[in-house]
Amino acid sequence: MEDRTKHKVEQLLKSARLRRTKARSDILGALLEAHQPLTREQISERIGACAPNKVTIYRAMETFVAADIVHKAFVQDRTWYFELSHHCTTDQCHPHFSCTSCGRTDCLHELSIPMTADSGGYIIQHQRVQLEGLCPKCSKSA
Amino acid sequence: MEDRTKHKVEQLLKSARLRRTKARSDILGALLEAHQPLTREQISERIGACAPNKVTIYRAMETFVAADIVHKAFVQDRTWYFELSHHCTTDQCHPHFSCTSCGRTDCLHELSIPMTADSGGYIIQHQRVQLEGLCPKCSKSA
DNA sequence: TTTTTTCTTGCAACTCAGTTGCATTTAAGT
DNA sequence: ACTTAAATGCAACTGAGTTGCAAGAAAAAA
Ligand SMILES: [Zn+2]
Ligand SMILES: [Zn+2]
Ligand SMILES: [Zn+2]
Ligand SMILES: [Zn+2]
Repeated sequence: MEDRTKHKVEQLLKSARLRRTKARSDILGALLEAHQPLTREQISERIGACAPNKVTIYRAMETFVAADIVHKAFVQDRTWYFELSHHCTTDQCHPHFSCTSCGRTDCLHELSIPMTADSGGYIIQHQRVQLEGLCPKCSKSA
Repeated sequence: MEDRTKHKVEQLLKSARLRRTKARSDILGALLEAHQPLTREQISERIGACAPNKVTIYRAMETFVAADIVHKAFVQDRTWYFELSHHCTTDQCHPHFSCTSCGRTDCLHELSIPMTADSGGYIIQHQRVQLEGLCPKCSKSA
């Protein structure tokens, strides 16, 4: 893990008032350096041989989500993808696009969806937008 | 199952060129009369004692989704909710709102989300919008 | 620093929605 | 009625995520 990453991780944990442990640092480090949403298993793989137990990772994610430093971004094949929430506000997250051809999923940070459903009395606290179709690469080669 | 429902079910299967079987009719009937997304288990409950095997229901849903007469609306607690797709076009579906207080999920048929992501070369074939927050009832009593 | 308290971790066993293989039944075309 | 391709039921399986509990590690107190 790079020094810059290490520093950011420390800051994240400190500002969230969470205990600094090796497991949590490694997990946040993996997410920081990935620059994309990861499954629990992908987190393990990125940390490598000394990765924490899967239960520990799931419980860490739960803690991080409660502290609002991690989002459950989307579900694919019954498994959750997690990502750092530093690119979203609490209620306004970015859409995720999954390519039906090559299978990869991109974060569309630049695309924002206007949310105005309070008309009917609904109070939106969080939005999750999942888009499916062809990514730029696959739509060109088609 | 009401006569009207029976008739609609027959039409749905015929227009999709699918074999008319008791299992499929019962499943579509349940979805038609529910007027809301249902899980596999809820479908079984609504059909009752003589409901088809759960495997049959899952396989029927797969067939219906391929034939585009049913949508996988959203996931909640790792289980899929299915609904008839007669209120959506293929690429433009309606958002679903889950109340974090009372737990119920509503279809927001009237709310449409403008989708203009093709800017970056993405071709959107389907959208799934999940909203979370307080429903009208819960936001009033809060 | 040492002690005490509180939170975190690992392990094993479990849960449960959804899937797979295969034998049997049923719808539809002849 | 006969044939064929598709649909169904059952049992066994899969795999992401959870739970209980004992052991270990941070932070707080002494
Ligand atoms: Zn692609
Ligand atoms: Zn993202
Ligand atoms: Zn509510
Ligand atoms: Zn709906």
